[in-house]
This record gives sequence, structure tokens and C-alpha cells, in this order.
Amino acid sequence: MTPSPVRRRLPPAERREEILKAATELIAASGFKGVTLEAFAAACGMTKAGLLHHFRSREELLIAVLERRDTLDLASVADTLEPAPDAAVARAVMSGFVRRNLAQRSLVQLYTVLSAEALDPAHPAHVYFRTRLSEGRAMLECYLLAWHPRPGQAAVDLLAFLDGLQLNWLRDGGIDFLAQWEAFADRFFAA
Amino acid sequence: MTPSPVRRRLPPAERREEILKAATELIAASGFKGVTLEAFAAACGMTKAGLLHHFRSREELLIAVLERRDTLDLASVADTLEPAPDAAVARAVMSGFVRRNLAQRSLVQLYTVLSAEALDPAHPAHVYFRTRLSEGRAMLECYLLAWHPRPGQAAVDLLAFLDGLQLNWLRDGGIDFLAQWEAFADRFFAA
DNA sequence: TAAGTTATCTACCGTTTGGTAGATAGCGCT
DNA sequence: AGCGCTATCTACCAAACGGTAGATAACTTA
Repeated sequence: MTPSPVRRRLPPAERREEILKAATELIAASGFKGVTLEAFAAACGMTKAGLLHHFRSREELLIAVLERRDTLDLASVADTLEPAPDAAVARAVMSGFVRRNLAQRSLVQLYTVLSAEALDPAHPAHVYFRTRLSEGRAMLECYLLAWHPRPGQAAVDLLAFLDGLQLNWLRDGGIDFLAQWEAFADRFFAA
Repeated sequence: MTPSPVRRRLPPAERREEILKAATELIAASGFKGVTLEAFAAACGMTKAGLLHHFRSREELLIAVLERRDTLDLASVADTLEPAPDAAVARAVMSGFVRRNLAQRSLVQLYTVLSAEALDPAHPAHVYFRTRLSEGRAMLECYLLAWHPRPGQAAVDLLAFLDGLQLNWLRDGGIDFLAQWEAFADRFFAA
């Protein structure tokens, strides 16, 4: 469609990274179902065919986007996880997530939109989200084990509140994400 | 596509209701972007053209689905709202919602999926959700006004937790939605 | 500079999509 | 029974979609 003014040729690694970054933004804005191959390509100044040279299908692109986010996310909290797992560490990790997400609204929106879409068992990312979330809860539960009488319930409480707060923050930017979380955590971890 | 075995002719009111119920189920399962006109029609044993006789466009159908849910929802809590607004009433209303939603998983999923899709300003239901949610929070805040020192923050806390809990319940049916909510509310409304 | 590799493009295909036009048939009324 | 209304259908369209095939051009290396 776009009559290419210039033909930029990039090494595969760079091009892949460029595509993944752009795709992340687009999916965050409109969901996976809401973005076409051509839109993904155009955002990098190339054509569908060019993009499909790097990702064999639209679906493969989605999975690459998710895996990239996982990698970046884990790397960012790696150092916080060093001490022995206990409730204080759990709070620190979660506060870290909050602070990080504050600065990356579009990434948060990507996850929110996609994880809702993926409630449909037929969605390409359905199993991805199921496994990822149950792993997350299990890890958190393990952190709360020695501190809370019902660690399972507490883990669900925390994740539910965080998910819901993110969602409402996306819907209404007027919410003070960080302050709201810290106030809640103060009460929660005081008991 | 479907070689109609019989031609059912219904009065418009009945047919509209049938279509809206079916559409609600389908959107809950796959989102609005995930369902085609033909799928909506086929679920009622008719063709696209037949459906478009009752709703002028796909988008108009979506809006009708949302408005119908609003109507049913408001009617179901109308009697709980009678007493003067205070914190106890707020909790009663919210508990009512939880109990009701427990029995209508697909409706909850409809709202969850749609409200995530509608984060995109270009989505046909974007403004609908923005206004609806801010109204809801304002109403809740008003209920908490005389009881909580920071009613605004408290309202956000409650809605965030409820939204997040619903979301996690949809993702993992193993969660005891009601018990989890009641335990949280006990703590929240004790302070 | 010449050859080889491959990232990118143009052009196309088959399918699906939302929507329209006009024919058909079920129902209420007299 | 016969007429009118309209809910529904069949047939169609233009646009958009994901993906493929083969041509082209930008780098690398000798």
C-alpha cells in the first residue's frame, strides 16, 4: 500500500526488535484482534510480506511479543528476588512492579487487553495466560506461607487488587496508581 | 450458508430479545471483535440479512446488548437501594452484585472482555464504559462519605478489588468468588 | 569489482467480512 | 378466501484480511 520512499534494510535482530516494539504498542492500543498484519508492518515502514519474512505468521508474532515482555519483566526484578522468600520481599517485588508499570502504561494495557481477549479458549494466547497466572499465584503464595494464616486467600487478594487497580488506572488516568497501592499495602501487610 | 430447514417468523420484540441474549453469550466468549454478523445470526437460526432487519448495523447491536444489561442490572438492585445511603448499604449492594454475578458468569465475562477492548478510544463502546464507570464510582463514593475519612480512595479500593477478583475468577474457576469477597469485605468494613 | 546471500518489495490469490437489493412467505385483518 | 404488511431469505458486492510466489535490491566477502 505504502509506496516505499526508501528501502531500509536492517540486520534481522534489529528488525525483529523494531517490529516487536511497534507491535507491542499497537496491540496495547487495540488488542490483537484489532490489528492487521499490514498495520504491524506499516508501523515499521515496511510491507506485510517483508514482516512475514521475520515472523512466519501473525500468530507467531503475537507469541514473540509475549515472550519478549516476559524476558524484560523477569530481568527487571531479578535483583529484588535475591533474599529468602518472605512477606516483606513479596511486598517489595509487588511495589517494584507497580513503579515499573507506572512508567510503561502501554505495556500494562497490552497485558490487560490481551489477557481479557485470551479468556476465550480458542485464542492463540489462552494457554499462555493460564499457565503464567497460576505460576505467579503459586510463587506469591509461597512467599506468604510463613506469615499469613491463609496464604492462598491472601495471594488471591493481592493479585486481584493489583489487577483491578491497574484496570481502573487504565480506564481513568486520574487515579493515583502508586499512592493507592501503597495505602492498600500498608493496611494489608500490617495485619 | 445454513440451508434453512424452517422459516421461523417471530414478533419483533421476541426476536430482538432472542438476538440480544444470544449475542451476549457470543460476545462474552470471544469479545465483540471476535464475533461476526453471520455468527450472531446463526445463533438464532437466521441469516445476516434477517438480523440486520432488527439492528441496522453490527455496532447498533452491540450498543443494544450493553443497554439491555444495564437495564437488567439496575432492576435487580432497585430494592436494595431504598434506605438512606451509608456504608452498610454500599456493602449490601456490592454483595448483591457478587451473588448475582456468581450465577451469570457469561455476563461477567461479557463485561470484562468488552471493557478491556473498549480501552481503545476508537472502540464503539469506549465512551459508554468511561461514563458508566465514573458514575459508578461517584455513587459509591457518596455512600462512603459519612463513614470513611478518604471516601474517594476507599471507593477506588473497593471497585479495584471487585474488578480484579472477577477477572481472576474468570481466568481460574477454582477461585471461591463469594468467600473471597466476603472475607475481604469483613476486613474492609470493620476499620 | 563480481558473486552470493537475503531482506524487502510488487502482485496476486482465496476467503471472510459488513452491508444492500430484491424476491418470498408467514401472519393479522376484513 | 383474499389482501397487505413485514419478517425473513437468497444472491450479490466491494473492501479487507492472512498468506504465497517470484522479482529486486542492499549489504558481505573474496
